[in-house]
Amino acid sequence: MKERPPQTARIALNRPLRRLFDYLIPENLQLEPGQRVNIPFGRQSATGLVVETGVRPPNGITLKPVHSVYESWPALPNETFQLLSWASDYYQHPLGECLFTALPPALRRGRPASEKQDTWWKAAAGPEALAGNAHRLKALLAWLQRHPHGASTSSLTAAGFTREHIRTLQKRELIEETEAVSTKGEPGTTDTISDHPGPVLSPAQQQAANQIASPRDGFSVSLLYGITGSGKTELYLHYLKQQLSASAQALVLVPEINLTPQTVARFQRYFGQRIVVWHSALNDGERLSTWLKIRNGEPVILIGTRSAVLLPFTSLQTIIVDEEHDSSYKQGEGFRYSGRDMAVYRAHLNNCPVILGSATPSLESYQNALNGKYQLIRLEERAGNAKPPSISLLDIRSRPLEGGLSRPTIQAIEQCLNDGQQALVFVNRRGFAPVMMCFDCGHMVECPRCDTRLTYHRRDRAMRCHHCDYQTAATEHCPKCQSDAFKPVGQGTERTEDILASTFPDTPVVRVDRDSTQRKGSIQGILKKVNSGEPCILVGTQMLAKGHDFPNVTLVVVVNADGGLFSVDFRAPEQLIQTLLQVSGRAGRGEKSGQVLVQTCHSDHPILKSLRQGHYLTLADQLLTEREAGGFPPFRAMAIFRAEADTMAKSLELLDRIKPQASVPGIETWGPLPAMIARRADRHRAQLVLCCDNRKRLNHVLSHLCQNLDQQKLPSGVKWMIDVDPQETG
DNA sequence: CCTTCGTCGAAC
DNA sequence: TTCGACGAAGGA
Repeated sequence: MKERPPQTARIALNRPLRRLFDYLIPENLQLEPGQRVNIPFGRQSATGLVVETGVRPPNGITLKPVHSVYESWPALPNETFQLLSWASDYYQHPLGECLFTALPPALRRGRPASEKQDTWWKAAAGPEALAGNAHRLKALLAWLQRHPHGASTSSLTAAGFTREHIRTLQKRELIEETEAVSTKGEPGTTDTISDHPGPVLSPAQQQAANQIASPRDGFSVSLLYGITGSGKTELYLHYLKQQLSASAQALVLVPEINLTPQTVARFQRYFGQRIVVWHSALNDGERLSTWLKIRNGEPVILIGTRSAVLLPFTSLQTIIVDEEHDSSYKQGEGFRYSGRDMAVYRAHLNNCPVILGSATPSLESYQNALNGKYQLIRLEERAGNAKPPSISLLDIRSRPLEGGLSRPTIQAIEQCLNDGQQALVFVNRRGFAPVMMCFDCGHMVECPRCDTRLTYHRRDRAMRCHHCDYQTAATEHCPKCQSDAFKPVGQGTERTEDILASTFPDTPVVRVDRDSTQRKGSIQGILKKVNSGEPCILVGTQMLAKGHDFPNVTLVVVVNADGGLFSVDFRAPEQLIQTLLQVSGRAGRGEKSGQVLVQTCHSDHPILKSLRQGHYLTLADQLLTEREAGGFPPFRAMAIFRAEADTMAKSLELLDRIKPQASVPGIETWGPLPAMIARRADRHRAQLVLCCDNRKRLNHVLSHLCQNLDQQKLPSGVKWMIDVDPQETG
């Protein structure tokens, strides 16, 4: 008998290494790509993912054998594996780290791919069995007495009891384990598929719905341009109701901020338990459980943020990307992928349709629609009786301002409140004021670790850096010269809230930003209050502009629109228009028509002038012309080489070294230049921008650069990273 | 002379 | 990334 050559496997690890490691497969194991294995690595053992089998290992290395295999099935099914391999190459990020981002934390750490079972408890005695003031323990026993079938550990902890409470009672034999009461139906069936019929569409919506491709027709990209208030969500619901097979999976991507209980409830009304969510607030157990559902092919409709596109779907039939222009789809660090772009590639791999929806489509997607790669579907009528809001510019150059608000603005708010309606005031910065300045010595309080000013948070009497975690107590006097002419400069949400509260003492003023929603735990209460319909004023940041429905808001005020007008970032005009139109879209969603007041010092600026017409695609056409003239995306591919070190000289030096290697025909380089915020958390950052007509060529050059850099040794403390299709050029 | 801290290179 | 090896700096 001939001896077979030893079987080998190439394995990826969750390490920032642009290389894989080869292992021997023991006789009794069968391995295929995507499988999760335990391997010896250096002195430790690690979790790895099989990339390839039957490889010929490099010479001069003695292979170690794989320790064990976690599952007999691949943790990453073929299509998910391919998606991530593609992304690793496209975004120039190490394959191992890419693959591992598709595993829930528990599986990354080598835990078993099964849910921890929840222990069930029943009372063995009543609360009277406990003496004295053991209130919580008594309450727990009382709770269990009210649940004669018992309750699970997780339901008890959710009710505010701790594992310690449970353990104590178990030790005293006052509670005992019991059989779990299954709340689920038969395995394999989805519990309660709601038989709610789909939503009733308006003629305009119906017409748009008719244009959306069916899953039966394979891969296609539909760009759904639906103005704010046109009812895109109803269209999605209708589409899923009509087109999604009972046994298939669907993915609905939403921006971070949009995954509110309202959104989910709306989907649940039509699809009941079939709706499953995925977002950053899930804990490890929830992540594992949802991941397993998807991996097992349960026919769920998953609503999730960016990373949901990496889940191991096995019977995905369609993808929807809502608010596809939203910049939160692009990951800003580490594996810098775009959830939207990966969704399109995933649909392609899967030969299924993807719908990109937005009232303000990204120029990338719009250009793809213009050149025929995507199908453009227009929905330019507001649902119900709602009319589009009227936008007016208010030049504040020579007007006195009170807390950033002009006289006419205050009058408009007053009028709105007198009419019994609600107003929304949009301010682009949180905190009280973005700068504290001394009017005697000119000193401005800066972050000691970044090249930024500290933001004054009056509520917390704190000075905070919005770019690192630095914070100090606020002072009354100038920290440099002790003068008391030390004053806030500029507008933040807190300050606007204050001025409105004192101007309109009888009207509730509600602030919505990261600070206020974090503290109150949830935006829920705020929305409830606002949706009750009584007159009130909402003050807030971007958060307000994203997706929430405020049917009683008829006036929207933009306190200052000028931030994005003269920015060096080539995306700034696009983002300005998108934000302004999105926030404008909050006005007049109900019966009453809406009004938008934009305060600006540049009312003659062409962007703002054309904004008044309010037609996004016309504006997008103009912006595309500018992008083409400047050689910017989407007309050329762009990537940024970023470097950071303990000195700027080191960062610039590294990029200077890279530049000649990148300067090949067809590639244009800009820089190296210090980043917009040159120092952040004591790291000095610089960047080199690469542009190329040909995406493939750019990708090849980047690959070569990476390979070279991996071999060279760099001065200590210098780090480099690549950002493909950067969202922020600063 | 020994401990501590930082830097460097390997990991299959 | 994570670990150990190695060498310089610092203490009693």
